[in-house]
Parts: sequence; C-alpha cells; structure tokens
Amino acid sequence: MLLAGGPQAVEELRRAGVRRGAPVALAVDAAAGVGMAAAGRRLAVPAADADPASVVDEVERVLRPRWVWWDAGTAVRLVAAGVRVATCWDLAAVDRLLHGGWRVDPAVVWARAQGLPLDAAPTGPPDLWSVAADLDEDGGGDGAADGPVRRDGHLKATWVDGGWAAAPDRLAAWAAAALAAAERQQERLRQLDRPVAAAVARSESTAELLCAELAADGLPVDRAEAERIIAAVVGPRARSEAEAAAQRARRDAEVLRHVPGLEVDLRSPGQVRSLLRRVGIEVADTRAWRLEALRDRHPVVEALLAWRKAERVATTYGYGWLDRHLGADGRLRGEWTASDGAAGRMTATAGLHNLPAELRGAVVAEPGHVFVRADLGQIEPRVLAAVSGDRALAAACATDDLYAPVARSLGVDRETAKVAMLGAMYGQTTGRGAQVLRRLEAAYPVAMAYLAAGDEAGRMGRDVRTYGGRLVRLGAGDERRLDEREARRRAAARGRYGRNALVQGAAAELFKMWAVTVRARAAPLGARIVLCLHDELLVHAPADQGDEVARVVAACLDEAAGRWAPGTDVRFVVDVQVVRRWSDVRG
DNA sequence: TGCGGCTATTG
DNA sequence: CACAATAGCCGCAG
Repeated sequence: MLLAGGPQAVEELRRAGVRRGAPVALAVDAAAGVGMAAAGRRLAVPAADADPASVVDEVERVLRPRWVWWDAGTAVRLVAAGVRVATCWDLAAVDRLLHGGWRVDPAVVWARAQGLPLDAAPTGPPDLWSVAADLDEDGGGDGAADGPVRRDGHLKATWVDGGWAAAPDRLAAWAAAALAAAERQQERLRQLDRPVAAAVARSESTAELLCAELAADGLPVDRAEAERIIAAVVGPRARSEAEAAAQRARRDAEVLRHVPGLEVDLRSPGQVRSLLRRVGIEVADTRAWRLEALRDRHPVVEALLAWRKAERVATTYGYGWLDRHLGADGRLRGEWTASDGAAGRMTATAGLHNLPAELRGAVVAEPGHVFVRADLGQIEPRVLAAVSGDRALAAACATDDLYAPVARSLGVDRETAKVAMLGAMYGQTTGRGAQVLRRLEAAYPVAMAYLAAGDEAGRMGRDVRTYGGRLVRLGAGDERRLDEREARRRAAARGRYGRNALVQGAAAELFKMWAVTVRARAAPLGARIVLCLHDELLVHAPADQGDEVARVVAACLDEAAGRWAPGTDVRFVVDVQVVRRWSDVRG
C-alpha cells in the first residue's frame, strides 16, 4: 500500500493493531523512501512524497514500536538522519547470538532463521548466472514470484545485493521478509529453553543501536587539555617530518647516553635485549614488569622505561591520534561493535577502550554538563554466582566487597582470595592461586563445576552457550602435525578460553542490558551515554540533572538485573559519581 | 605486502 | 603475565 507520509502511515499501522512495543519491520533508502511491514500489512512511502527520516520519526513518536531490521546499517542511517528510536530487533545481532561468531549478510541470516541449508544460500555480489536465475524466478507466473524469496526458500542474490532499495514496494517487501525472519528467530530462541534469551536478544539488538549513536555522538574531549597532556610528555607539535625526527632522536639520546658507543634501535626488542646484555643484565624478554625489578641494576633501565612511556604517547596517543579521531566539535569518535570477540563484549577503536589514565584528564563534560560515571563492582564473580546458581557464592554477594566473606570461607587473606577467584575464572593452574583453588572447590562447588564444564568443553572443541543464550564457538581448528606437547598446550588454552567465555560473556549480556536500560531511562532527562567500558558507563548529562541521572543509573542496574536473572538472590552493586572530568573519579 | 611476535594500554 | 580487546613497530617470508 502506497502512502503519502508519516501521519497516514501511523493511521494504517494503528488500524492494523500496532501498539507500543509491537514489531514493525523497516527498510529505508534515502532515494527510494521507506518500506514497512507489520501485522500482515505492507506500507511504503516514496521519498518523493515524504522525507524518509520524518516518516520513521512520526511513527516512533506516536506508536513507539519495536523496529525490526536486517542489520545495524539501518540504525546507522537513521542516526545519521537525526532520528533516535527507542528499541529494535536487529536480525544480524540475534543471528550472532543464536549461531555465534562472524558478521553475516541477510542471505545467511535468512537461511539460518528458516532452517535452510547454508550451502544453497546466495553468496557475494550477484554474477551473470544468479541474475539470470532471479529473473527466471520473477517470470515464473505465480503471484509472489517477483518478491525477495526464491522458490527454494532462499533469498535472491539480486535482492540481497541492494535490489530491495530499487523502489518503494520493494522496500516494503524487504521489510516483510525481515518480519518473517524475526518471527522464526523468536521461535528458535524459545527452543533454546532459556527464558532469558528473548530479553537478551532484545537488549543485544538495542545495543547495536546504542553503538550507532556512540559512533555518531563521540566522547567529549577538551582539545587544548589533551594537547597540554601530550606536550608534557613528547614536547610541542612538530611542524615538519625533520622536526619530528629530531624529537625522536632527542628522546632516544636520553637512553643511549647511558650506554656510550652503542648503536641501538630502541624500537627493536631484540636490540634492546642485546643492549641490556652489554650492561650485564640478562632477561628472557624486555617487558616493563620484568624491567621494573631491575631498575637499580643500571641507570639505562630507568631511562628505557621512561622512553617507552613517552614513545607510547608519541606513536599511539599523540597529535596524530588527536588529528585522526577528535572532531572540530570536540568529540572523539571511533567505531563501535556491539558484540565482538570471544564472548560478545563491546569493542571500540580510536583508543576509546584503552585510553591511558593520564589522558582521562582531557575527557571533560561540555559547558553546562556533567558526567555521570558508574561502574559495576566485582561484576564477574557476581555474574558467576548468578549463572551457576551457587548458593554459597550468592550469599557472599550480599556484601559490598564479596572477597571479604570469600576470604573468611577459605581461611586466607583477602588478596589471596581475590587472586584465587580471578584465577579460577581465567584458568590459572600454577602459583599460589592454584593451591587455594582446592579450597574454592570445597567452598563453592557449584560455581567451580560450572567453570570446569566450560573448560572441558573448550578442551574438547565443543561449543558452549552463555547463560543468556550466546553461542561461543570453540571448534578445535586444524591441528594436524602438532607434536604432543603443542597439542596439549593448545587444548589447555582453549579450556581457559571456554571457562572464561561463560563468565565474560554473561557479564557482557548483563552490562548491555544495563546500558540500554540507562539509554532509555536517561534520555528524557536530556542525558546520553557517551562511553561504554565493559563494566563502566559514562553518561553526559545536563548539570542540573546530574544527581537525578545518577539515581536513574543506579536504579537501572536493579531493573536490568531483575530482567536478566529474575528471581536470583545475587546482589549486584554499582558505584556512581557525578564529575566534570573523567579523571576526577575517586578510586 | 602480509603476518606473527613483542610491547603497551585498558577492563 | 591467567581472560578479553586495539594499536604500533620490527623482522621475516613470499
């Protein structure tokens, strides 16, 4: 059905019974317009009749549905057009949750949702062959023949490759296919037999939306302050390549003057090792923690460690980094991925996730604003208590510092208890932690068995599923021609990976549920999340709303934990502070 | 030119 | 120096 604009679309959707939170599939193309599908109807608004962004915005404001789309590309397009919607169902994100790993295109998402054999799905851009085949299907005569789906059930290569954007009615048909795929995904989530999986699928979807916003909004950074910090370490900005080379040489000389007559490239670990050998220091490698203990042996060690710090700033977090990532509007922007790596953590580029502590002084709220900074306390052991159902560990979570009761249970000091608990979650098998591990097994048998099961699965190359339903692939890979020792070493590494993925992955699920809850509840106060850091949120808020946002952020943790682990008696804790700059956070 | 190793930063 | 990540430079193979 062709419509003229947003109000008419709202009317049609309302007549179809669409209410707040109901699925409305969406396909947007700036040139062609908007296609929607919901409750058995297909609607299209040509771009010639109404601005696509305004149509989506109108429907959002009046109906606030759960938007269903193929992948985060739609989220990125909406955010770029200035449209912020509340919630979505991201087929690609849910596909990664259900099936693990890699980023995939609609052809694969569709095939997996429908349970079709993947080897028959179209791959890559269409070639002469698949174009002819799709045309042949279109001419087949039956009513739906010119839709996006082939007779064998797979999507047509020409549609996957962008054919959906050719005309308004195609946008609507593409949206209808997305809606059908979403329904099949929900069925698959139900089959997982994990009541929380559907809620996780929703928050993982909305986390994709949050990532699109984080990438667009950026992190407020005071350029002058950043340049002051950098200048204090590496000096003023070089005006030419020659000047930069001279600065480098000057830094190098500060180290080399301690070893006269030696020609050494300090950037080469091998040469640094020979340098140290020349002054009587023999080391297996030259990492800082190892050199730290040798500071007194020779003055060159101290100089080298200082050189390394400056070199880090000069190469990775120097003026070049500012120029590449800090916009004229004082926002530091990187790319965000909502579920990456081993277990579905968020990742970010541009140094957003590994900014050296010194530079946090340059992260300053804009005039009239504050940061509400919140971090989850001891999130991994608490998550372990929740997902494993260990009653004793859950009881320890009642205190703000869970390592205190754990230490009492084990009969060791707090530091030892902490190292042992972390060691259990990471798979440490040597040192002091390993000895205390046996006491941990006695005190918290359910939690430790949960970890051991992850370890076993990893060693066997068996995939695991996190508490929230994310499949973590642990396939053994190609290990022919490995000697016994190397094969054992790799199996042990996979064991640690599998053990940790269950905890880290579950923590990432809870974190994202918290983050999207904060996103929703803080928006009416004019506040926006500007940084997500695994267990920490930085929210940029109007100064007069700081305390209220802080209250909301804390309340959101209870709300998210209640949704993620209903009925659990595990207590989650959060530390919330209102600050003007990130470095003002007290430890 | 691509990739593994080394190193540093963060949670 | 366990688990995860990004990022830069060096040295070596192709």
